[in-house]
Amino acid sequence: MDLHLLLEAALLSPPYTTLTYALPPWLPLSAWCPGMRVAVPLGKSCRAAVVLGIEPAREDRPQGLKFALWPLEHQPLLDAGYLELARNTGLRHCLPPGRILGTVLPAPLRLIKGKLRFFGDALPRELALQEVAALAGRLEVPQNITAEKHSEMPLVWPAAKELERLGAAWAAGRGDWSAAGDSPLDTDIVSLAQDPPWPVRPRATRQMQMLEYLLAKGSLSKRRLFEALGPSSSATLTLLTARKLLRVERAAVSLPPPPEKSLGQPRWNAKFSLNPAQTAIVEALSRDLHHENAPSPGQALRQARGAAPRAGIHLLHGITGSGKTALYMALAARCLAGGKNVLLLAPEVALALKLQQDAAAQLAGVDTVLYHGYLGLREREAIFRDAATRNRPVLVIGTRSALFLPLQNIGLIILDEEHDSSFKQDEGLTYQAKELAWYKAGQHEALLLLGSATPDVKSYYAARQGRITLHELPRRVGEVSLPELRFVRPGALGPSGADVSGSILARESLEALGECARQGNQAIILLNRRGYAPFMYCLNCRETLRCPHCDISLTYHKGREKMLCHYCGFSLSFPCPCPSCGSLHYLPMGEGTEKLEETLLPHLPPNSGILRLDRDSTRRPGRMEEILASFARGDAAVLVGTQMLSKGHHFPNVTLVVAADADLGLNLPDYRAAEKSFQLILQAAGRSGRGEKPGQVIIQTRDPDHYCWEYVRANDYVGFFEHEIALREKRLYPPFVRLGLIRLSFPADWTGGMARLEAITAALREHGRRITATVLGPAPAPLAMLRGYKRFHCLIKSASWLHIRELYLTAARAAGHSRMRIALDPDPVNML
DNA sequence: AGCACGCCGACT
DNA sequence: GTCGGCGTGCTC
Repeated sequence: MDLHLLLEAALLSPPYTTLTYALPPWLPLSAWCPGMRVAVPLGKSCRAAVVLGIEPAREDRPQGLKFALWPLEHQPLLDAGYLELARNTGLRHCLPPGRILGTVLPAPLRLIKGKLRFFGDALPRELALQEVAALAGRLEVPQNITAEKHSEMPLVWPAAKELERLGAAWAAGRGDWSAAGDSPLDTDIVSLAQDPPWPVRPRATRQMQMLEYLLAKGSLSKRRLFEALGPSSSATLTLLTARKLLRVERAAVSLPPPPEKSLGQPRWNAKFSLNPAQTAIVEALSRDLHHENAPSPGQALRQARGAAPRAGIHLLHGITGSGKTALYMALAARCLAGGKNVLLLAPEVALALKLQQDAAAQLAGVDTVLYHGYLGLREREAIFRDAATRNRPVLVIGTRSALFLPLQNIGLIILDEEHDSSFKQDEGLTYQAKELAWYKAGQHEALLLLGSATPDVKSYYAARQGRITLHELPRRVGEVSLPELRFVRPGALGPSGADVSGSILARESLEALGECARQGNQAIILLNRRGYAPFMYCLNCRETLRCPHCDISLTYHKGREKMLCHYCGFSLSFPCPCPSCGSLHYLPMGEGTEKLEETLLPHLPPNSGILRLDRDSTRRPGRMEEILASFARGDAAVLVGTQMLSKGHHFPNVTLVVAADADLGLNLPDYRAAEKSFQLILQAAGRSGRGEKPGQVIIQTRDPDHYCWEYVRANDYVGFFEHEIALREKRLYPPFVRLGLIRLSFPADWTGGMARLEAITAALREHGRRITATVLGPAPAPLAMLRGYKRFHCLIKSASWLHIRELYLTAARAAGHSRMRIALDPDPVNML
């Protein structure tokens, strides 16, 4: 058999390695090309993979290669730039490109459930990949043909003939790949229709089990639900649906809106009026937007290979309410009018939705697509495919995952609220959307615009250094004054405090809230702890209830009558006997949003109403929008919520914002703690007094002398920046050093784990000494145990990413094929 | 992810 | 003694 050409394919499922296959004789060379998804055999299974390249066989080519089986499409899904992005991202994380592609492609594109279909005379209409593999297996001539094996040889020829016939049909366009998953099991999505507590008999365990499961996991396909709860749960589902506790909906595979007939240029509306400051910035940015010469693919690739991108990178520092959104829209409109695509990214889905509404109102005749991680699988797949092939310019609005759409011809990438830590994915593949956007803008020679009222210290530093162009919008649109700030000490103390009956809200805060409600205004309270109480303290044995898998306290959720682990989802029905002494008497300690709601109510005028917005109250799809809309209508005087509240939403009637525990962030083991607190509070303050009425902000802190508050008080971003950057330089933190976090974990029951950990870190320290990089740790991770795994961190400080990757590889080698899990997080944001 | 192998408990 | 549970390990 002639094997002149080899195919490099990146597996889209574990082990994610890049493997070499022989191009099969039954398909022409032209049927294969880089960026295409293909089916390859692996062991006894078939897998989806992406072709990275097709190369001539070298002399020392490995023997006994298998044939790649079949392409899964006729045109490649991904272009060269996209593959380059996957390779580069993999390199930074010391992961194979398949691992990157396997996480960023929508699930239906990376799994192979389906059939090959052929059309035309005398052909089998459908063929499973396993059958192709079986036919292909018979083509391979055994190395040593024994007498017994010889009898099998005649089979070779019919198999070859059959494959050739099918190959010819494929090459003639008379074949395709049809993915499975159109069964109602996959497309019917089950979700909750009512919040707990549900009107179900307490002994109806199957029903409770299903409801609880959906509450924990969110909406699921029927298949996933039945897999988890057994096929017999079908009857339960029917019952609960009939009682309107659950809803079953066909997953909307709504493709992006069909192109409108109105050709011509996209217009922007007349209400689109910018003030002189905004106009000046749009004009300045537009100059970078319109490259006269569109880059050739070759240029894009050269850029991708590491040359500094020559595209413009801009930072827009505009205070809350200064009209950044209108500016984004104007710029997007110009880019689209020039025939290029625009990516507009927000840190969270809710903000992306809001941007979409703004776009719908302000940009007429523009194709808009929303993309984020909470879309259904089929929907994601449809948008992904559409992005790869579309030619009409489109405005994509989404969260960080939208950067991985295979969109070509991008002219502009905007990251709104660029300081937000949600742009960093912090579990699984820990990528930083900002860096990716930077890289992608370089590839496409696109303009990158980072916008924020409180820019990331690193971004602002880059602007100071002249690596980014800085634009300022220092005034609010209209004549709205900035809110008045007050600092007070929180009310009830923590676990050691005596005053457990009181509220975390200080007397001043309670009075202000009452006054606010009496005047018919609205208030927002921020408390970043959901549930009723973060600790349950046993009055008999003085232990608190802990999660058996994560070893952290369980949070009491009063409404759900449950103790929950906020990290792994473990739950206990409450009340329950204390695991160490059997007692049933507990004292709830500390205060979450649920309890705050309860303790606040008596302090408000009658009929004031309190709404709560946190992950518990928003499990049901659409519930968050309901709550926000209800608050905007004025149904309640107070909205209590976690951080998800501090961003973006505009409520004209809000005149008071209370940050109930502003210290919470300051105590985190993170060099960015002060920066995060500063940003959070300034953002939250921006929620107050955006309408006609002046606003007020109360910050509850036990540490009012912290330098962070000084600048909050003066609303002085630049002052804060100067202070913070000086500290970072002195303490040698980014941007003055590169930081890499090696996450190590092993099953808690593995007795050899600690010894292996020691061996790995010894190797790390030894290597670190040689290349003068600092290796800190191993230290138990802030969550020392999670999901039954013991977790440790090693922090590396070094002048270069190269050294950090080298050190990681040393550690990975020392970990070997043991039960130790190891991963590199370059530039960690959230050390938890 | 998928598929096999291997080692333990409950059945004909 | 065999059936079948799922823990562990490998895949060009």
